[in-house]
Amino acid sequence: MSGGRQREFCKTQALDAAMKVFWKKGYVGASLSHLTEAMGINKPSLYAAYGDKEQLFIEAINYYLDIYAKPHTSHLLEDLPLKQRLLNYMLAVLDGQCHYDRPQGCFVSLCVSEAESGVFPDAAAQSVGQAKDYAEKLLRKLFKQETAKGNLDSSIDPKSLAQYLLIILHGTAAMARGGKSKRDLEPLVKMAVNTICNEYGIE
Amino acid sequence: MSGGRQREFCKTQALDAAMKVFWKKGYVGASLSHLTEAMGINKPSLYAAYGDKEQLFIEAINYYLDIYAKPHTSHLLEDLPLKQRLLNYMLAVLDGQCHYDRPQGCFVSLCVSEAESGVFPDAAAQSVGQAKDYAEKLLRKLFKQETAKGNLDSSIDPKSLAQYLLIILHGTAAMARGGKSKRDLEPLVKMAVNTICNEYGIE
DNA sequence: CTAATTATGTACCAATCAGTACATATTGTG
DNA sequence: CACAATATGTACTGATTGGTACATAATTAG
Repeated sequence: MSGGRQREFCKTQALDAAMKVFWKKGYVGASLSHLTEAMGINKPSLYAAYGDKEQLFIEAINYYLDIYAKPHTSHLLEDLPLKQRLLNYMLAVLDGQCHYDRPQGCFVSLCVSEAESGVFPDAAAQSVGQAKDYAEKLLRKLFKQETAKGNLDSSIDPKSLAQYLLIILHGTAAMARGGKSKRDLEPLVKMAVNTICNEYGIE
Repeated sequence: MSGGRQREFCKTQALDAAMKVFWKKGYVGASLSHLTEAMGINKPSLYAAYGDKEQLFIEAINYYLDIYAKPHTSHLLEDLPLKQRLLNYMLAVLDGQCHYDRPQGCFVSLCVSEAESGVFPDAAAQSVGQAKDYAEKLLRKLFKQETAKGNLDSSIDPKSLAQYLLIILHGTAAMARGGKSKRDLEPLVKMAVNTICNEYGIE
């Protein structure tokens, strides 16, 4: 392969900036002007590197999952009682929702809401759908395994428990987006995990 | 005052249609073409009757509060045990989030998220801010009164309890927006109310 | 060196956005 | 009836949208 002029920006760094614009402004609210300004490049460079706005968005949501969401799941697999692992996971997600130097709330939660508005092109909507399912599938799988290990009573429905935790996380995401601080929300998350674990006999 | 040609549409009915377009598509996603088509009028009629897009939005959010949100609060004042009143209120709100012939989720919750994106004009952002505070203030006031009546232990912080319930409601709103059914969510809301009431000794 | 290849920057495109001018139609008042 | 006042429909405005043509700059292969 022959050479050519070298790219003058870091593709990952620019993607991080683009993702934060989408996170802050949504898909329709993020204009190419906003994106290129935040990424520090101009439009032809963007189109050459990523394709178009939709493909950039898809890369952005995958990048968010890999860098900002999936790392939290490591808390679920540590060598600790299930209750403690759940609490650590929930608090880690909450911390990400309330981080001072990032848009507040959860990017996926916002995308799901916007996807329902019908403004997304097909491929983008499909990516959002996959991202939406990620956490629920992960938690359901975990709870099935914990049931097999005897850490969870077999009368407990993994699906219900997973959805219950997701209600809490989507709820804190919305509250954080609306301006509530981590200081406000943290004790409420602890309370939620405590009560549900007591109810279900999770130790 | 002298007469003039009569308006050929019902202002409230058109406002209801406009509000549902905003609810479905968001403020930026709702173009004047979408709005006028759903309202069954054309642009000059819209501008003559409501002012501009921003004022129409402000009327829409107030209309939503009056017609779709505030009626639920009557459940909080009935002659029933506090626990039962809270449950009835939460289930009524959930029902509104999952209604088949309306956009799913909570309009206010969506507006709060979009407001944080900075795309709202000033007056619209201010209206959203007021709508956001409505439920929390209402619940805090209720819990203070219930404490005075002896239905709530004085060690319980009204603010925390109100925010806890709001986390649940914003959470179910996001889940409903993402496609979860009332059948899925209802038992989880019941569980949430049950556990928090047990924890706080609310009967 | 030259040629091929890739990136950048300017300047543009058609489509859509929110909003409006103006002619026409309809009403109440005198 | 005539006149003032309000509503409607068409056709437009300037600005912004996502996207691109094209000239220029930088790099590697030969």
